[in-house]
Amino acid sequence: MMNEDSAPSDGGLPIAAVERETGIPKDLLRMWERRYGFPQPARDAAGDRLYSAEQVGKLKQVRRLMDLGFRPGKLVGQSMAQLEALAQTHTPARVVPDVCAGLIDALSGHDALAVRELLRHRLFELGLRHFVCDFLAAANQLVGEAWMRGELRVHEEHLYSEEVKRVLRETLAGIPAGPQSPRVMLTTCPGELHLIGLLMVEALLRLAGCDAIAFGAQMPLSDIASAARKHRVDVVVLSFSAAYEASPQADAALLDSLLPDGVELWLGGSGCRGLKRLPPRATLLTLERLDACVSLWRELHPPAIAV
Amino acid sequence: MMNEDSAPSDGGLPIAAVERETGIPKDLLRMWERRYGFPQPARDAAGDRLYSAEQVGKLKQVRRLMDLGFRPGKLVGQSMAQLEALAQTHTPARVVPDVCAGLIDALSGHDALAVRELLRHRLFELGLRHFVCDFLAAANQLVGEAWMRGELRVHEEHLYSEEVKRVLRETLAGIPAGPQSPRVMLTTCPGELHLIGLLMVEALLRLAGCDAIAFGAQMPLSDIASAARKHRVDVVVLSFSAAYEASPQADAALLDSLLPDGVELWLGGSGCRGLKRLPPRATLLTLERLDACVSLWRELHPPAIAV
DNA sequence: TTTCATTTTTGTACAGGACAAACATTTGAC
DNA sequence: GTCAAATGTTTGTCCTGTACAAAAATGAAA
Repeated sequence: MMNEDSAPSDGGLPIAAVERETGIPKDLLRMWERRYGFPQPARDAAGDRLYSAEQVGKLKQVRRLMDLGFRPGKLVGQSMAQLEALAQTHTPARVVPDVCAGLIDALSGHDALAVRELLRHRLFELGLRHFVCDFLAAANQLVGEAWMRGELRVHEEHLYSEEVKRVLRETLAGIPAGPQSPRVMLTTCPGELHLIGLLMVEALLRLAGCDAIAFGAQMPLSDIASAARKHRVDVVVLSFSAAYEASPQADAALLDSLLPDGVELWLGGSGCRGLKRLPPRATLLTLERLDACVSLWRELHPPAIAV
Repeated sequence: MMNEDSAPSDGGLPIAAVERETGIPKDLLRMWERRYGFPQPARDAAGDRLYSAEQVGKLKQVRRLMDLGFRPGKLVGQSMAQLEALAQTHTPARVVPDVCAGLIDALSGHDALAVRELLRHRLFELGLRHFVCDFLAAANQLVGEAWMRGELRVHEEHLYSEEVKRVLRETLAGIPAGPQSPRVMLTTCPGELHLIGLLMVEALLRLAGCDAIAFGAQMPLSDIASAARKHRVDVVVLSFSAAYEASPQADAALLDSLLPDGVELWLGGSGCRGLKRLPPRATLLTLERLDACVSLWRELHPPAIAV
């Protein structure tokens, strides 16, 4: 165990380590070797596979491209350079916004304090709304892409999200949930662990004076429905990251049948870009559109005279 | 995927689901079946294994006992009742502390607000120190055990930790890092995602007036060392949960060689209970002992007159 | 265009054999 | 009697090769 982790300097990584590194199951690694001839790892004295760093790198690249929709059969045959070119082509060549300058550096320096200070500085400079809509939106994408490209490691991506959550939470603690309608409940579906998007929406809703109630992540759909009923919310906000495994579509459809009448469903996050055939009560949310959504809701639901 | 998770009502769980549920690798499940005759799952039309709920339950119980040091050969032959008796004997028969009353109920009700309010109420009632040392310590163990026993589901356990983190962070935001020595840096090793323990220690350190710097989770050891140097910390605190896969022992040994002279290493969390042969600079930390550790450090390091 | 059926690709499961690391036990020296 | 080395067992992981079903692509018909 020690050997495996601390001495990748030797011949190579055993198959279990490669599974952890790349997320590709052992069985599948062996299958690819037989079917495509790649990877073709060296063997140790006992005949066990030892994957070289290059092979692991290519495997990671292949997996990244598979996440983009490519099939393995088309990928494994290509050289690393070709794969990188492919990745280039299919990664929207975005200009790094000025606001994000220094972020990647701070992250790869593993300096939590520097990251936090950078975030706080931007927050102070831009104000909460622009911090969320301009800075964080760009930064999330930047970090996500860097991670996909293999330029950031897990713990660096983790550092980013931890610090963003920390700063957002600290800030939110200072803005109490407003008394105004609509009353909004925020959560994610089971399997969806990413909370940043949710916190961003929460911040904007608070700024708009809404009565935003943040539930944690991963609520079973039936519980979302019952909580919506119990807390008499007007809107349920769900966030789906790009990494969400299940189908936001299916979740929306199921929730549609579970939620009480009159409750709206707002779906946000990169995981539900381009969704179609949503139930009528569901709306796609973007950060830009959020204020408009709230205004629209208020127009359609004028405060009752009595009550 | 959907089927697998949402319809455990049918014949049983496939082997991959059992691996996830129990943490026992597929290969090992098949090996046990061959060697010990347990578990002997049913088969579906295609000949694939389908494990019954009872089998999965027994597997979980076996794994729990293995974590306590038993060997599988002695366990698999026994009946569930015998296993439970064994577990009883070797689980310090803890009474559910009064402070934790209602927590499990709130969690299984999936009511994030109720959980949060319960936590806040306890925090207010007990004060931060007792909240951390008495309530959270007990609650963590309670939740951990309930999860091991299969009484809580992933998202319920997740709800707990999210809410605890939220409350602790909100509270910590109100207590700035003290100016006093020692200057302490908090983090976890790569692979260790659990942050609650770290936040608890951070809270106690802040109360003691220490200059506690919380880094996020998962710092590579070499980065810990360089950050310690850069920030001139006096003490590095590492937290290991019981779920930590690698060896805290090895981590400590490696860090020992990397850290600058004079920097102490405090190790805490259930993952390092009963560690032996630690390097001399390493100390085992418990919540109870923390204040004593700080005082001891201060005695041994009287503030310099100049500087 | 959309919808359905067919073929290809891809992932996961199986069996049974081998071996080495972890653990337990015995033996021998001090 | 205590410690340490040698021996024997138990246990986990990896190997080969095969089979099959779910998913994706393709092509035909509406």
